[in-house]
Amino acid sequence: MESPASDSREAAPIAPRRRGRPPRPVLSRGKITTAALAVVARAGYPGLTMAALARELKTAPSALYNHVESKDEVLNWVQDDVCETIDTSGFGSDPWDLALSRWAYSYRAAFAPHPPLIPIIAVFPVAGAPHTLAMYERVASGLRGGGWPEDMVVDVIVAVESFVLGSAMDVSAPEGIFDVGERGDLAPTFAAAVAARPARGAASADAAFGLGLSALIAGLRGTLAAVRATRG
Amino acid sequence: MESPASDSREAAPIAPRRRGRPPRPVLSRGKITTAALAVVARAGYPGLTMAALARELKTAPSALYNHVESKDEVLNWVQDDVCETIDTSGFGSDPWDLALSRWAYSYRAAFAPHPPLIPIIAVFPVAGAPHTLAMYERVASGLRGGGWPEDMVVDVIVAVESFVLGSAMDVSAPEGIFDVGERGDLAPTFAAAVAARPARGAASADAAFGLGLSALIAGLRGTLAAVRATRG
DNA sequence: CTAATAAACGAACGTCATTCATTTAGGACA
DNA sequence: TGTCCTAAATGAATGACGTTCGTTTATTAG
Repeated sequence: MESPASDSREAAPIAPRRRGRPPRPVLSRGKITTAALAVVARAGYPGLTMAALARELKTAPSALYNHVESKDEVLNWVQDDVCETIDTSGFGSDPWDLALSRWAYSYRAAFAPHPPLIPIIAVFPVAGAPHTLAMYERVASGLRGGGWPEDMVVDVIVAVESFVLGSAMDVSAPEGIFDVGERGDLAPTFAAAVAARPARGAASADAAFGLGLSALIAGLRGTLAAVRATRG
Repeated sequence: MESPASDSREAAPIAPRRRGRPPRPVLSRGKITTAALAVVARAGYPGLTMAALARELKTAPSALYNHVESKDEVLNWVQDDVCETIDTSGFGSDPWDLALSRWAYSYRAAFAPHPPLIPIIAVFPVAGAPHTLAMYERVASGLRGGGWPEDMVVDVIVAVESFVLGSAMDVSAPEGIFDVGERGDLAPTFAAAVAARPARGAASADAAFGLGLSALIAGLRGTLAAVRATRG
């Protein structure tokens, strides 16, 4: 039910007659997260099993369950860790639209190497992910400072984040994902458009992301202007 | 290696001295896909196991493997089936931006009930998904007809699709996903923004999607105007 | 009737995450 | 010092899975 390494609401209400060793955890959330990232770096996500994680930490798989609720919890920890690497430094110094753009690029770059985490972060409650929450706070502050009304801030964040996460999934797509096979005659316009694309591979995903993000943020600029004109 | 029900390159080069029954398949791609959707409707995606699918079809799990490469192939079939339900009727009649908006709404609505398929469609080659390919063809035609240059069509599609799929993931998020827990003091601006949101639950995901899609398409209108002005 | 073949069958197998009863070890208290 | 408490570690076992394999069944052409 509770994870001992990250629990702060155990303030011992009545003088606890506890004997025995004080908690000197050998395994902790931090160590497990780091080990999980090491396994992923070496063997990828298919290689991230509880057995492999235990091996990395030099314990038995079952020993992990003294410190972790489930494998899903490990993934949530990793996800929160990845969020810490996202650059939010633009907010507070740059204009909101520029900062938002930098944030989006950094966000996509952070999650592109971690496709299995993308559906997780999209759905995981922020209350359980402190670094993620801290990131949202910085973004929200930047948007408020840029003039966005309070009741629209979350929607703007969610919209941009949705685009970012959708785009991050694309990065791991195989090279010829849009190559029409033998049925080229069934989709001539699309096939021609695919052939006419200048970029190939990961660069083409980058191009689509750049195009979409520019458009999205330009559109948001217009939305903000309209809202401010209306509301005074 | 090949799935007998969807293979068209087996033209019997030399007169095949084949005796015995001609292929009268009892199980087919269509039946398996329908059964899979039935299982999903009844038991959700966790309930979609090869055993449950076989039970639905009144066979043994191992019998499925005479008609299906793997469970992943089943999921790809289901994904392609879901794509068939997406509305592309706006292209060809309405202006491109309106048609794109209708397509996006329908696309999100189609995949919102199928979260596990979202990472799949984002990455699966179109050559293996005929209905998906047909959809892209209609969208590409509509964009070309709307004046988009050939080499930008795919990027526009990918950008909108990324936003749609990212937003579709949000739909299945739990109700209070943005509720800051006990650590409200660490994220006061964000917490206030969350509290100021007018909508709750699924409606709030809808609001963010609407805001983002409007902005994205408005931005694309601007992009197209700029491109046409530049290129002549 | 016979041969050929797609399909079905059921009993495995291997890989997982997870559980459980038991043991280990180190500090707290007498 | 020695006893006791407790977190941590252990290793075997469990139960879902997806998937494979050797064999049998059913159907039809010759």
